[in-house]
Amino acid sequence: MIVTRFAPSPTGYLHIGGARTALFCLLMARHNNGKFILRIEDTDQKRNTPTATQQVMEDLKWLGIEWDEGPDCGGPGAPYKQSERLEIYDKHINQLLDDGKAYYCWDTSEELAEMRDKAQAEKRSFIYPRPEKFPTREEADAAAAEGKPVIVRLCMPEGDIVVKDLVRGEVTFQAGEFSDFVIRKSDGFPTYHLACVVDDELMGVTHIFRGQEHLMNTPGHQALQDALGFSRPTYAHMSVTVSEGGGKLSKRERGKALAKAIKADLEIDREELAKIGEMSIEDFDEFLNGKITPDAPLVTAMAKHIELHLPEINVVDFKESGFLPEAVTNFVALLGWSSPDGQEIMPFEKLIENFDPTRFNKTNSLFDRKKLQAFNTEHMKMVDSDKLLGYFKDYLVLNELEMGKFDDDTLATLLKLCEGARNFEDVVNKSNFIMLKADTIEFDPNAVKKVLSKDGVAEILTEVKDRLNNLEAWEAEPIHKVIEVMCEEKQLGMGKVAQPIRVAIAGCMVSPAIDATLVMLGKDETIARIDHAIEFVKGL
RNA sequence: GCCCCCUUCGUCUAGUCAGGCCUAGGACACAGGCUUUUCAUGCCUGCGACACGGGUUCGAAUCCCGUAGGGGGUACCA
Repeated sequence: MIVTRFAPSPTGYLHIGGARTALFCLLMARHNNGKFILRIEDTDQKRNTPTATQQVMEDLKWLGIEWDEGPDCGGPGAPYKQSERLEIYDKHINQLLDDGKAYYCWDTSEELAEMRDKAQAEKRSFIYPRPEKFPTREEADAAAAEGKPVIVRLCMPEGDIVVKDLVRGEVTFQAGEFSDFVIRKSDGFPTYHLACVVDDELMGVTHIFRGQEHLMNTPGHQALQDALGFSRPTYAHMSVTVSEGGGKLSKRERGKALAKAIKADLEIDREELAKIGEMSIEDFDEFLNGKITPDAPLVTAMAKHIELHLPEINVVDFKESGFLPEAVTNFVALLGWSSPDGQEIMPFEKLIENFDPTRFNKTNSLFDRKKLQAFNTEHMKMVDSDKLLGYFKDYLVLNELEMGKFDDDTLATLLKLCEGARNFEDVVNKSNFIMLKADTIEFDPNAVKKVLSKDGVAEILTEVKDRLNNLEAWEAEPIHKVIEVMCEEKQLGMGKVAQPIRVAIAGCMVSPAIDATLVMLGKDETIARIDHAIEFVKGL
């Protein structure tokens, strides 16, 4: 059976690159009726953040990426948090030690740095000088008692190492390039390398899909597998998604964009913004100079305050921007991978059906938000209306929008009226008319200039109001008929009548179709708004 | 510095492993047009690429070598 795994370290929100890796692992498992495992790699105590695991799981679920085994649901390979598996790792490390395949050492970081500098000065790779005779356990214990940083290193083998990779073919690493690397840190925790290799074996992982940044680790992992008598999984080192400035898509991207915008705008009240970012004014300056980065939600809050649109990096950012998970997964799947049939827009099931691990490409890709928008537009039309309503409500709640107070029927109608919208942000913008009050509508200056200030608008509005007032059945068709008839009689284009109505009831030039909008508003509200607009026009 | 990977329209890519079917196909973006009561949607047209230099071959986007550019790694991070 094919078993894949996604193994994030809980250092913050799940970012889009991680989501892509997770997606491919899931696709591989589902396409082959295999198993997909979620494992938390929390062996670095300094970097872990307490809520990250929960957040990552939530983000994966939102995307529709569900695991068969994991920290929340357990499974035959439990536990699925590496910090809870320390004894297992120790057992394997001790075995390597006993077999003479690993050894203790306790160089200080200064000593190590010196050796590295020397290697670089001599224009060669740094190779840790393996001692002729390995220290005994007693000697290591004694050193530790003296406060020395005692660690364990694995003996790397002699010859060339070939990594067979689904994406890159056979990659050969020359003998003599390998340094004995650390498998247990001085705090007693295993390194990522050891924990990862042991867990993949014990959990029966058959296929490892990961970013190309791990390619250089693989010879070491293979050496570990050989030393421990493990089987060799199939590797695929995928291309990565890079940011527009070049380089890996990083979590700091949003902070950087925000700092840049703040620095560019001298009008901004920095003190107030620092308060929103929960920082002292000194820290705020540090932040602007790129020295520190506040937590993601604070960055978002500050950006919102100055009405800045930040590039989406974390999965939650996309959720907050009003994208559909189906669109995000579909789009991200097409970064570095292509469907055998050439199809691009696909529902999740089709992604699974079409998945083929031989169709990864080798080149890094840039994230194109505009194309995501196009995908989102398609998926808005594809998902069924109940599901869409659910997503819409989540979006409204997440953004704390007042529109969320409306009942399901109203929201569903709004969604229907806004068919063709690119994302939920568009839906909200277009639906703004429903949030207004007849006597407090403020008219968009641009709309005033282009529509309300034109000659004869007051007369047109008065006329159409009277005609609407006389209408018995307040439904789309008769309303449409009223406007149509009036246009014919007055020899006017539809726009000449419909646009003033639109501005009158929405305050701006954007709204859904006029007849449907009026139906939603109801007769009284419509008349009241038109009256208000007539007063306004007369006052111009 | 050292090691590894990559290079097709502005962007994502097909085609490269098995050289001719490629005067290089699609998608997004962009420009123009049509539809439309607004914004969108929808439809049509256009623009637009094999990084460079050498080979191999009857024939190269495809194979080989070199150059340049980009990315990654070089931790007691993962």
